[in-house]
Amino acid sequence: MERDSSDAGSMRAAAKESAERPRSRGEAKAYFRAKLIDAAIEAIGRHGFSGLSVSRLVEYSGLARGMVNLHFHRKDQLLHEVLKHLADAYRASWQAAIASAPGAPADRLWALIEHDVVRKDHEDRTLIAWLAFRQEAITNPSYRPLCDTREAAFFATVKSACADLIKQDGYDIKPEVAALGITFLLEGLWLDWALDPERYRPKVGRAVCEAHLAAIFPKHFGKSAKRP
Amino acid sequence: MERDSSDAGSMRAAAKESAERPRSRGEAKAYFRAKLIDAAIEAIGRHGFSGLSVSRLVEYSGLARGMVNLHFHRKDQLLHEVLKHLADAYRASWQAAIASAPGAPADRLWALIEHDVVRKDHEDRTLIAWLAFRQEAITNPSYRPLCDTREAAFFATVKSACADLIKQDGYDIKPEVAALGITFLLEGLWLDWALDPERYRPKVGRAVCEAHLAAIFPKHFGKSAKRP
DNA sequence: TTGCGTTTCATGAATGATCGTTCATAGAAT
DNA sequence: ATTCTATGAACGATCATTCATGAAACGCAA
Repeated sequence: MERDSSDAGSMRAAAKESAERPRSRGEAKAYFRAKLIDAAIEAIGRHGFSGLSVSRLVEYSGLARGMVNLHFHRKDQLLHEVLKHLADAYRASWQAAIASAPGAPADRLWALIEHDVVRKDHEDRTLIAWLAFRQEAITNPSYRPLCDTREAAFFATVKSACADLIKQDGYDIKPEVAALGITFLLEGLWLDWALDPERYRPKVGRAVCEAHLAAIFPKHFGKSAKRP
Repeated sequence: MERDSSDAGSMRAAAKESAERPRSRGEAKAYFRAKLIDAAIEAIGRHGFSGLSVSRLVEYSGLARGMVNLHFHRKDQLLHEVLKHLADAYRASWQAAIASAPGAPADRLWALIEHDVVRKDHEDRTLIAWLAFRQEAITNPSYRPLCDTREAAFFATVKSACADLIKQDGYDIKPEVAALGITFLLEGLWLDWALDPERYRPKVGRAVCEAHLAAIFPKHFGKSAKRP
């Protein structure tokens, strides 16, 4: 039923044993919570959502068995905070990508896409865990608000950028439809990456998105309008 | 950790108790195997991949506990045959959709997309289970060949249709890229549907795909070329 | 066809492993 | 001295799987 328990434990433990455990009570709490959340992401990334057990958390975190319930009361709550952690990290990441782009809507849109395509600064396990939560949200709605395909903040940003472009050049498409298209495309891209990271080529991912944008918003992303 | 056990058992059992159990040995075998596979799809659709236990199979199938191991040796093998069942059903379904469309590549392509958008003849649980396997394939590669985003038969069909269109009208896009775009789009569409079936509107899904195609292959799917 | 020995199937109680959680205890920070 | 933290053995529940038992379908002789 379950393959690949392998090395894991000791290896990861050694790799993460860098920072010394804080001595003061307040800092220790944050330190341990973070360590458990990291361990959870690692475990989900390696073994899937169903492969996350308390024993695995112990294995990957190097902490004692009771820590999960001490710091999160129940495993269920740890999971919700893991998701929150992932959602926050992802939001901060794409918002930073947008912020560093020039103000034009086309540039913002492209920055968003480039951010998702190259996945720089993102650990692999993170996206896999993120996708695992998204899948779990199908049968456990309590996860939905944070990892919906149409999660409010992200979708609103894409949609408003699309609306700006449409208003600028009178494209014949509704902002909602344009935004959904882009979102779905990125969704498929992630999944494709996760299923086989070796196979994935940022260049191809970028080409797919570029083709889509160039086709939908030719005046902004077409051959004439050169991209950085 | 786990919500919604509710009615399920009795209700489903009553609903499925239509066909009488065959008396001959050969037919009985097929009958029970099918019943277990159905129960597995139902269970995964309701509770997710991790929610599929032998107890759940017993609950949904109404069969005895030993049946899983009698007919499939191990739960693991049942799962692989469930996936095979889903893959076969999906392939048969989209191939039928293509077969009933006129021979032109644009028509074949649209038939494929319309098929995925409206999801007629597809039970909800089926797609959810299918997505669950796809997610599971990320951490369990043995599932990958059958439910890859770029599964050979499907992707090749899309790609060749794209190649035909490109050759016909000299579009400036590679078949591979065009096919990936369409595939990713459908992938995102499915996930969006699964996350909230109530919210999903075939009309919107269709509009998203139509916009993409019209933009990429304007001569075939643009405003001038009317769709059925 | 009927009767009968053989073979195969269906059942569910029992098993050991693992699940998430609890809690008495020892230790450290305040 | 007091309060909070960390530990891991122990617990009951549930997991997948096994297997002794009884029933049913089968092949064949009469």
